[in-house]
Amino acid sequence: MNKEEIRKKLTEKGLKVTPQRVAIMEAILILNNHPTADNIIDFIRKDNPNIATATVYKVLDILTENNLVGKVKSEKDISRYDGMTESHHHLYNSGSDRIEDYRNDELNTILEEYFKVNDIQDFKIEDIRLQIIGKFK
Amino acid sequence: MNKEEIRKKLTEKGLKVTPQRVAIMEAILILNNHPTADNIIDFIRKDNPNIATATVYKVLDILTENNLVGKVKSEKDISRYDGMTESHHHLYNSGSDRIEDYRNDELNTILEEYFKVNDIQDFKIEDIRLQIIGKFK
DNA sequence: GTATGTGCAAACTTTTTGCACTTCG
DNA sequence: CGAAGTGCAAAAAGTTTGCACATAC
Repeated sequence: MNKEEIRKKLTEKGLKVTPQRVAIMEAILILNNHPTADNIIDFIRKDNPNIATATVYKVLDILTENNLVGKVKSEKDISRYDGMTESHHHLYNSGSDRIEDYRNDELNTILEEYFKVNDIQDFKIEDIRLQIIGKFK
Repeated sequence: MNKEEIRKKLTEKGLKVTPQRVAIMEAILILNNHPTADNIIDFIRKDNPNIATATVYKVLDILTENNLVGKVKSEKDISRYDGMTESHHHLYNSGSDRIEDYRNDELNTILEEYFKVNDIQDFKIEDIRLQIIGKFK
């Protein structure tokens, strides 16, 4: 995804296209290992030292609200962001901060079929996310 | 689980039994809707106004390390604690802070069987937690 | 031109740290 | 008695707020 596509995505959502927003979306895609707000700020400030911390947080809120970026909880209660916006799962490396995306459509189908037959009482499922904890070899 | 059992659990783990630790474990069990550290502090201070914030955090760390309580991330990056220490899943109410435990052994077996056959490359699974997002009816 | 977005500094919330004092075993 | 735990106050870390100024459309 390049700058042009980012601009298009923002426009599609009715959001104004600002250099800050574009830079933030770009940063998340480039730093694609679930950067924290701080990682994003550091990255952007290399080229654009004037961007304000508050701006980054405000933009990240707007982008997540509009589903242009995703948000993951790390083990340490720091928000981390994700350029992949379709529903997907995560592999957490136990004992480090590493988080990887994990997509598996076959598994999604199994879960979907399972819950289609086995409703959770009084609960309407919107999304299922697996946190798979373990160790990378 | 009563005070006596709590004391026993602490001793089993080689931890000293202090009134603060007992009170914190008790609080989590009584306030059993995934209380935050703050909820726990408020609750305990009703009877014991002298407990220090830092103590509660330190104790919670020790208890989670020793697997005597669990830790869940809320939607808002606040740690919430859980008296159920066996592996289980969570139902998140989208648009509110409500989190419920969800246990389903049949589903666990399905997942276990699935991953037994379909290894994740270069990753050794230790635990799988579902975050099921949706709406309570 | 006007609604919306940005920068700045200050505040807020949650959690951590360091250290003297206290307690458990 | 000694190692481990607690209380306190201060600070860190992450995030939010309010408002004047700037920008997108």
